[in-house]
Amino acid sequence: MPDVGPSLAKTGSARGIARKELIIDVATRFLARNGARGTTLGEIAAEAGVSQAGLLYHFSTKDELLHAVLDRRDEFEDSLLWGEGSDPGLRIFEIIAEIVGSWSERPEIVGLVAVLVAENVGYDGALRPRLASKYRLTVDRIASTLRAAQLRGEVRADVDAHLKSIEILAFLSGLEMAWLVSPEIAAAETAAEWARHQVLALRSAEEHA
Amino acid sequence: MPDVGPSLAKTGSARGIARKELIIDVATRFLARNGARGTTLGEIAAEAGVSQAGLLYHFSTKDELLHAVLDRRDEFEDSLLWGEGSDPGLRIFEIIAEIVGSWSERPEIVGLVAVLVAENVGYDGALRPRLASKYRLTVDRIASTLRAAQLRGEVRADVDAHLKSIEILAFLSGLEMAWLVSPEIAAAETAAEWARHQVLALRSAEEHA
DNA sequence: CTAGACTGACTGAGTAGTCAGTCTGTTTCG
DNA sequence: CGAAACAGACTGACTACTCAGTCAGTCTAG
Repeated sequence: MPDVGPSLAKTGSARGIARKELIIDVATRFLARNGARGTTLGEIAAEAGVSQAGLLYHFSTKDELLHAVLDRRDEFEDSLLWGEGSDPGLRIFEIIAEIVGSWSERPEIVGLVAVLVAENVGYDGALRPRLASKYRLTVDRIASTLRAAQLRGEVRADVDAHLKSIEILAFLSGLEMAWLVSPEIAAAETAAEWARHQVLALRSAEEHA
Repeated sequence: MPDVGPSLAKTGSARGIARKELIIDVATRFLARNGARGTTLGEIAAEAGVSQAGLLYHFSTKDELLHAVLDRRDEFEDSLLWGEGSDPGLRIFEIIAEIVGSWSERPEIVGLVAVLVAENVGYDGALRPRLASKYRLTVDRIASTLRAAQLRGEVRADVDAHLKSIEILAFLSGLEMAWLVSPEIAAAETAAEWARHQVLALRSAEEHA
C-alpha cells in the first residue's frame, strides 16, 4: 500500500523524530535572518549536527523543509492570535501589543514570515500562494472578529471592518520589519500606544457609558 | 591626478551614461521583485541589452550596482515625501495616502526598499547599515514634522511624536508588503481611511473650532 | 539481521568576477 | 585633409566557487 501524497504521517524512530524537530528549529532561526535564498542546507545541517546529505534524508528537498518550518510557524501564530478563543473582540488589540512585547523573548525567530514574504513577492516565488492565502485567511478572521464586535455594539458601526483588518496587519508586519533592521526602536511601546488609541477610537458611544 | 575615493563624478560619454541609467532602471525592477539574492547580473544585463561583462564594465561589482539603485530610490522617495516643503504638518497623512494611491501607476518598482530590507535583516547583511540609517532618518523627519505641528497647536500635545512616527512608517511599509503578495487588496482605500482617521484623532481641540 | 539514520564522494547547474582582445567614434598631428 | 593614436564601450571565453540533490555504502539499536 503506497502512501498517498507527500509524507502525511510517515513516522520514524524517536531519535529520527527528535532530529527532524531539531532541524526545523535550526532552520527557523536561519530562515528568519537570511531568508530561504540566503540559507544553505549545509549551514542548517552543520548547526543541527548532521551532514547535508543527512538533512536531505529527513527532508528530501529544500522546499519540503521550508514548508515544514511554515507549518510549525502557522500553528504557533494561530496559538498566539486565537489561543484564547476565536472571538477576542476588542481584546485583539491588546493581544497584538502583547505579541510585540514578547519579541524580545525569542528575537531569533521574529520576522520569519515577513522575511519569507519579501523573498516571494515575485510571481515565480514558490511559497507565494501559500503565504498569500494564509495572509488572506488572517485578514478575514480579524475582520470577522471586528464585525462580530460591531454586532454586539462594542465597536462603532461606521468602521469598515475589512479595511481596518488590513490596517491592523499592515501595522504589525511593518513594525516587525522596522524592529528587525533597527532593534533599538521602541516597538513594544509603539504597539502599546497604538492599541490604546485604536480601542479608544473604535469603542462605540454606548460602550462609553 | 588620481581621483579620490570611488567614482565621485567619473562621467563617461553620453552613450555610456545612458546605458548606465538604463541598467539602473532594469535592475530596479528586478530587485523589487526578486531581491538582490534572487537577481543575477546576467538577467539584468540581458534585459538592458549588454553582456554580463558589459554590465560589470559600468558597475564593477554587484554591490556597487545595488548602491546606485538605492541612491536613485532615496532621491525619489525624498521627492515624494518632502517634495512640497520640509514641513507638511498634518498633510503628511494625505501625502502618504497619495503615495499608496500611486502604486498602481508603476507597480513594478513598489516594494524595492521593503524587499531589500527583508533580505538584509541578518547582521551580515551588506546593505543593512545603509537601510537602517535611512529608516532612522525618515523616522526623525516625520517625528520633527509632528512636533512642529504640536508647537503650532495643530496636533494634540499628548501624542508622542516619535512613537507616532514609528507607527506611521510601520503602517506604510506593512501595507506595501501586503499589497505585494495580495495585489487585489484595497490598499489605496485602506490608506485613505487610515489617513482620515489619523487626522481626526490627532487634530487638537482648538483646531476643531 | 534488518530497517532506519546516517556519511563521503560526487554531479550539474548556476553565478560573480577576470581578462584579453575588438570595435567605434573622436582627437591629434604631419 | 587623412592617417595614426587613443579612449570608452563593449564581447566571448574562462575561472573559481557555491549549492541542491544523488548514490552507494556503513553503522547501530532493537
